[in-house]
Amino acid sequence: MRRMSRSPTTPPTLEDVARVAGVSRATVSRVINGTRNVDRKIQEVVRAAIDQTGYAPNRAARSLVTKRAGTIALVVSGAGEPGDEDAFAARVFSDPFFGRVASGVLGFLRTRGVHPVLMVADTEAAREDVLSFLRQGSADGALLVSTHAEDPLPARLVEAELPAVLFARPARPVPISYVDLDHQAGAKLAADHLVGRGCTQVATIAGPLDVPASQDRLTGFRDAMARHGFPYVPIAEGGFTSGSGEAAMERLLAEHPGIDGVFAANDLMAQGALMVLHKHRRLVPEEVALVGFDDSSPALACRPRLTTVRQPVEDMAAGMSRLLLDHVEEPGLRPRSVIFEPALVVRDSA
Amino acid sequence: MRRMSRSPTTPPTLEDVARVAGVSRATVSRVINGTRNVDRKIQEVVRAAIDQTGYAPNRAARSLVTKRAGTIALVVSGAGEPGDEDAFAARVFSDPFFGRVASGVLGFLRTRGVHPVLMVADTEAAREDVLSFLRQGSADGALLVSTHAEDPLPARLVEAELPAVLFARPARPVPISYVDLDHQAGAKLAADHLVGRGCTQVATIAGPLDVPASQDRLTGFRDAMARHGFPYVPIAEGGFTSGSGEAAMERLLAEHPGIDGVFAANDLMAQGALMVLHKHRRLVPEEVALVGFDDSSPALACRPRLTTVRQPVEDMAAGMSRLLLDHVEEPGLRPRSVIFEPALVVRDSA
DNA sequence: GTGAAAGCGCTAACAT
DNA sequence: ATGTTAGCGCTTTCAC
Repeated sequence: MRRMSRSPTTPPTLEDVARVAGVSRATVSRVINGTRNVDRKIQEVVRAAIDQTGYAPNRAARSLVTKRAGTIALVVSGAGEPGDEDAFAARVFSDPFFGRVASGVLGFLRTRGVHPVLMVADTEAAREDVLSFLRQGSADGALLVSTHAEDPLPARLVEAELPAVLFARPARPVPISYVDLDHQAGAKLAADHLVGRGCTQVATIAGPLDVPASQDRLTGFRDAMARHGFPYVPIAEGGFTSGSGEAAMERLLAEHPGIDGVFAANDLMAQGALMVLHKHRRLVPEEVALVGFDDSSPALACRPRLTTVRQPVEDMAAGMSRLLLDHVEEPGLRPRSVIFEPALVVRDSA
Repeated sequence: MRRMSRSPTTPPTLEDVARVAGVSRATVSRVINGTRNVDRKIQEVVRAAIDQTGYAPNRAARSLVTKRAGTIALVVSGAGEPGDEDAFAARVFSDPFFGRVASGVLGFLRTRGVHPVLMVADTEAAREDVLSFLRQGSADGALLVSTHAEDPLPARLVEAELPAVLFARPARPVPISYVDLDHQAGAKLAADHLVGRGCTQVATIAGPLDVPASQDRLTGFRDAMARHGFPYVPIAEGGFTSGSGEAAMERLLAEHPGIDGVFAANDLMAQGALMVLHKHRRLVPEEVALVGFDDSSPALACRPRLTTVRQPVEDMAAGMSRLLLDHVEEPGLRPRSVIFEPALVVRDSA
């Protein structure tokens, strides 16, 4: 009987391939997984049979026995605004920073045949979903990019003994692996540059102060300025968005009209600040020098292009992924952290 | 013997729950899946047992029998630049447009307990990976956002009879479902608005002309302008990036210094155009009116804020997801298309 | 309404 | 070097 290539047929299984090749299932399994030695001749026969049948191993069946899903969860967690369930996702996915994280994660994972499942944990229900997704074995571990300090997810992950790695040091101490940047060093780079070009009235637009990264950038900046002989640095707090950067810059200008240098804790806020500066007819960098943080796409889209502190987000994301796969392979592994170094990228705004 | 709650233990299975509850596996399965009638009393006992054991159903085992993965692939396909494997991912993930797609997809999928696996198909190997991921049953179908015209993936998906839905009409006809926007209507909105405010020398910055959406926006714009009595519309082609928008605006200004209105085929290019206009000291909207397309985040971040044609990307992404789940549930379903309507959002740039 | 039992497709001992 | 076989944890007839 001729087998039609048109479908309603069930897909071929190992059994089918074995029959066609005239060997046992085990042998076929071996050539597919490259485990053990299999005779050259036989390997060829099996491969031919695989091509002929169009066989593709069933993942569920494989996972069932190997206890590996071959996927990990890429979780963005934060506080969803009650009422508008999707606002959080919308905001985070439109942030170029997250795009870089995703890109770095994918770039590394694709070399290991692992795939990321995108999840948003902005409500208690969503957090439960993440946890159960992992407990079900749907993913072998979680990569967590947390956007707010009180996030309970890291602790829950640890408690459930699920492999997980964070993008940044958690706000409250939790025995969990993470990658991070030396934010203080980055802020120092900005301070040195601003002072180096002669600024004497320098202010800063800080990120949300409940986030450790914001804290560190602020502390690092203040310390460095103090060492340069400037004990007082005016600050305005923003929320890492362009709009909040605008508002912060307005406040700064109103209270300290003589400002000649600004360090914004990320590029998005710097972008906002730039527009306000322009509106007030302050020439950048001639009258006010501006340094951003991150070196994300807005830094290049701005005019003048932003001088900024580069955060190697893609590398960090790749490192985070590698760390996670280590934890997946070796469940006992102790928490580990990897800190990356920032670099100053001098462009036109300072 | 006391069972320690500390782990190296294997996770509880249906069997364990059944034993604790004093019923059969089948019954536990029934209360979990809400299938069939199960006695009230027994339901309670079972639920208690589930809580007590901390049971979570194993997805691989379930998938093996239901033949459903409970995940779908969200694939971004395009041409990767040879040499820099990750550049494509970096570019697409930093595009706010993609963020909106992801957000819309997630928003819908979370209501159905389905999770998206993020994939990039920028090389032949990556395309094969997508195909085999689906054939393996790792995902039940694919959502495809294609960024270039010659993408072979849609046809391959159809050929393999894998459930798939595209974000936009494919460049060459393929019997596949998709959602799309009425781009021509959107372009007409822009033309009408520009003419309505008195512009008489209007040009357009088009998207890459091998992409159907770009073609449609251009055609729609020209047609509408022609109907308003303007048979000739200067055009400059861009690549949907801010930088390409700048370059296009420069060319337009050089060749047609008298321009008083511009329609950019997306907001990113409009943003670039705005900076060039500003550099050339052309007041927007007083001297040159500018209309963008998409209504994505740059539209609000610009100064002046962009008047633009809104594309309901999140709704479209949700619609695409719904369509896919339909196809997954009913394999025989014929290809279907859903076209969304654009709307003009008037802000400050025109 | 509930239980018993037969697989789903695969890998990994264990035999040979 | 290859084959045999016993499950992995679940859903789903089929009896009762």
